[in-house]
Amino acid sequence: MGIRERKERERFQRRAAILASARTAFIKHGLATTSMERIAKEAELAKGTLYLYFSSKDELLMGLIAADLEVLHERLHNVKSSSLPADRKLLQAFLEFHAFSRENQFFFQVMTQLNVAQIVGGEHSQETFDKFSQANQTILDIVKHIVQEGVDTGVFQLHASVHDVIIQLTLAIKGSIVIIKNNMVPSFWIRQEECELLEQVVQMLIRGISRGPSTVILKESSQ
Amino acid sequence: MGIRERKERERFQRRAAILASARTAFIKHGLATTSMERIAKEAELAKGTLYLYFSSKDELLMGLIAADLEVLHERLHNVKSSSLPADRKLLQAFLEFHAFSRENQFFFQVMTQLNVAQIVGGEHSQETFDKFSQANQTILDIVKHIVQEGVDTGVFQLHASVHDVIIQLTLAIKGSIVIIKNNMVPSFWIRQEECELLEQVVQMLIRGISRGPSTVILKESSQ
DNA sequence: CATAAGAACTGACCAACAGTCATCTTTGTG
DNA sequence: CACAAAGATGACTGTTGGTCAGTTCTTATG
Repeated sequence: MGIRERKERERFQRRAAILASARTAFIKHGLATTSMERIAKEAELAKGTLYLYFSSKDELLMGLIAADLEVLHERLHNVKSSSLPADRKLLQAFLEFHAFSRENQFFFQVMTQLNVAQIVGGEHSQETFDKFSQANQTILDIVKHIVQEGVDTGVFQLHASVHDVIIQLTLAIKGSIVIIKNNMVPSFWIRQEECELLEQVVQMLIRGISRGPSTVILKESSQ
Repeated sequence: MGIRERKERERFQRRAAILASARTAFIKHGLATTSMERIAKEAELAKGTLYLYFSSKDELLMGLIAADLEVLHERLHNVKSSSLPADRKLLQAFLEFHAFSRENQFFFQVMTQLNVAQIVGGEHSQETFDKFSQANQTILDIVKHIVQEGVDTGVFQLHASVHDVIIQLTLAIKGSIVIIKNNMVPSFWIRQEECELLEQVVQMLIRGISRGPSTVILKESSQ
């Protein structure tokens, strides 16, 4: 009989249900003020039960953003497959990244709570971390693909290896978003629309790897 | 008599002593695992006493990094006064920023714990926040000065107002450092030396605001 | 110097939280 | 049905940030 399979499926579903409840709880009460107890109540379970599915709060949080990452991955894949020139593609990819950060308010807040290195170290169910790691890698690969394309078509001219450059790009963008989303900077610094601000950061970076006096990006770029 | 003055001085000294003890405790036991109790013990005071000088742990942390910021400010001021061309100056300024981050390990870790907006909101002793805010502002002004100089001498060509651009620059660099210092990214992403990596991010950004095919920065830049 | 006013300090105490585990409940099997 | 295994529970533990009634030290005054 498929009892083993059914159990496995049920386990997976419950896991997903817990994540969904966690998300709901976070939206209701905010990230900082949502305890495991609250999440449990939202999921109509006891607190202890959560720990049968996640070895710690951190792992639960990571489970949340791992799921989000897969959504992002799909979106980026579409950008990659489009027929834009590489620099436009790259811009588009990072704008997608930013759009994603708007719809997943918690993603970048959770990120600040997580010490990735520490989670990798512990003997958590590898599953969660693998998924997270995998998603991260796939996304990076997409960026790499786009940059490589730009190099091949002569749009980009790099001053370091492709790998290094995409790490640098990703770091700068992710970092900017993290800072903004977590109010790590006096609010009066930020006079521009968040969206416009980030777009200009991306453009600055792209110009930094573009060959020649430049491309579409110098002109008005929105719309 | 100068009793009032002496009291005030003593109060200030004690405050400073607490901050020093906090720093020692953090270095001894790490940021995450240092409680107020520990700091108190290190300072040879009772926990309650700390709260006579800082309204919360957050404010104490902010006090720590506010002091650090003043050191940074001084260093940046030297760069500003140097006679380098603007792009080199800007590079130098951000490298100084990074060097600072190495010597003040906690600065960027503390930053992720602080919700600046929240601290501003509360009725904490305005003093701490003012100092923090002030230091931030001064630093920003230095960057502004350098960028403006670059514009005036034709080295830079901006695609937005000077104010917007310096915010963007600062955001990207600060963000990159925050991400690295807090392990917010799988460690195997980072293959480069941290220092080299950040330098290249900065260079990418600077190229992004530079006019023409470019300057010193394209060549080997260290040393 | 004696003493009162009050500033500075203390540590037992509280509430909130992540995480544990002995116990109970449900499910599958022979 | 009996009984074992898996699943779920919530009272409990240990730790933390923060409070506050009470103690000790400092200063002003008669």
